[in-house]
Parts: sequence; C-alpha cells; structure tokens
Amino acid sequence: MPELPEVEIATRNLRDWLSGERLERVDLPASRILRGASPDELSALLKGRRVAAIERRGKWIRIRLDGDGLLYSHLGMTGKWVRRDRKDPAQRYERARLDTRSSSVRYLDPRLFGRLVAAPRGEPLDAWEALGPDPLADGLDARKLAARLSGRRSIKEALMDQSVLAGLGNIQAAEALWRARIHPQLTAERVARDPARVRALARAIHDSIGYTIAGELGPEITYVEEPGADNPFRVYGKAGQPCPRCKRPLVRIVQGGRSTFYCRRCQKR
DNA sequence: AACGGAACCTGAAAGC
DNA sequence: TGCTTTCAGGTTCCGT
Repeated sequence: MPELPEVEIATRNLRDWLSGERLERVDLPASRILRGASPDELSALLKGRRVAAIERRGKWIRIRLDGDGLLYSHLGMTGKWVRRDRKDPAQRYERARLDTRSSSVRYLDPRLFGRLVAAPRGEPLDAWEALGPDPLADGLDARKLAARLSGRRSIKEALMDQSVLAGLGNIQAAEALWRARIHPQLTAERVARDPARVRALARAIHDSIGYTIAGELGPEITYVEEPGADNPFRVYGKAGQPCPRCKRPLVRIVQGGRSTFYCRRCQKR
C-alpha cells in the first residue's frame, strides 16, 4: 500500500530500468486497471516507443514517451513495479509487462485498485492536475503548509487529502503527527493557527518521508501488511506497544473510516 | 456542501 | 482443524 515514499522509490527504479529504452514488447491483459483506452490502443501507444522521462507527483507516476504520449500509473493499495528477466513467465497478479532490449518490467497488483491510464496525445489527467504541492518535489515550509490547512475536519484527514498535499496517506499522516506531537483529532484550522505546531508539522512531514525512503530504498519493496514484513514505523500498526518517546502504550482510533495510531501523552490537543 | 458509509478486490491473520 | 470475521499504506461514488 504505497504512499509518497514507496511511489518515489518505484519512480527511481522505473527510471533505472526504462529511461531511454525502447519498449520492444508490451503485454496488457484486459483488466479494470487499464483506463482511458482499450488494451489494444494502449499497447499501440507503447509498443516500439522510447521512454523519454519518468515523473512523479504525489502517488502518481507519469511515463513520458517519445512524441506526446503519456502513461499514468497509480499503485492503488497493492500495486508494485518489479523487474524480472525477459525469460521469466508471467508472475502471480501480473497486470502489465513492458520489455526493453535487456530487461522485463512487470506491474503486479492483486487487488486491482491501481490504474494505468493512457493519454495518447498528452491529454491532462484530472487526478494529476488536482494534486496539491508535493512535499518532496516542491518543498514544504510552514507558511505554505499553514495556507493550505483549514476547516473543521481533523488534521489527520486534511493531511490525507491529495488536493491539500500530494502523497501523504494513512501511514505518513500518522507518523508525521506523532513526530510533530500533534493530536490527530485537532481540527486542521486549529493547527493552522498555531505557528509553532505548523513549523513542527512541516519538518515532521519532511523527516518522515525521508526516513521512510531511506529505509525502503531498493529494487523490490515489501509493504508492511505482507507476510514476513517487519514494521519500520514509529506508531503505525503499533497499538498497545510503547510509544518510542514516552513508553506509554500507543492507541488506535478510527477517523474517516481509517485507523489512526497515536500517543495519548505525547500528542497534545 | 459536507460527511459517513459502502463499494471496488484479494488474501492473511485473528477469532470462534 | 476449519469456518467466519476483520482488516489492509487508496480512491470514488452514493445517499442523507
């Protein structure tokens, strides 16, 4: 279940594997992942084309082809791009395959929540255009953050709104709030009016993203929910375990239908 | 307009 | 052991 850090790693990997390469073989079996064009049209868009650039904004990846064609990729909850050998057979849950002269890149997605969207003539994608600033790519300071936080909804839900900031999801929002010692049920408006808290939050978002990228960097990501994965986070998924700062047991609550983990002592209202 | 809840999917873990 | 329930790092749609 990828958020900004995992999508950033996927983007760097795709650059390594595909940039400047010609797509010699493209397999796109019909699935609900594919949008914006039929599987045949999508294959025609990609096959034989050279990959000119690969960009990321929030949780979206954009593959720019020679000419003006674009392919957008969103990993949903369980999507990942991996590299295999060209002679390797289709993997379990393989939804797309892009081969270059030397390697074979596969998109795997068991739950089918991800998307591959074709924009053959470079048409803008609404979901991409609607994204707020990306904390990693665009930078984030307290003034900018304060200007984007408002309203009576919780700060946790505001941080997960992709039009407020692009790329934070359930984990990064919880982790950043813990680092900034901010209670997840405070309203966005209250946080915005507290300059010290906004400063702490801007730094916490930056730190949490950087920490996660550094820890997960590599050619194949394992998401925490997968069997055998260990949990590198400070509070996410750790209800009942001691707060890494004050040792009081962390708690789990539900906000907007999603689990939030936090420390009742460290994170003040 | 805003907000909660369900839906879209599959699989692993926990509960009984 | 085996069946049932719950939960999962995302987004979108629908009804109140």
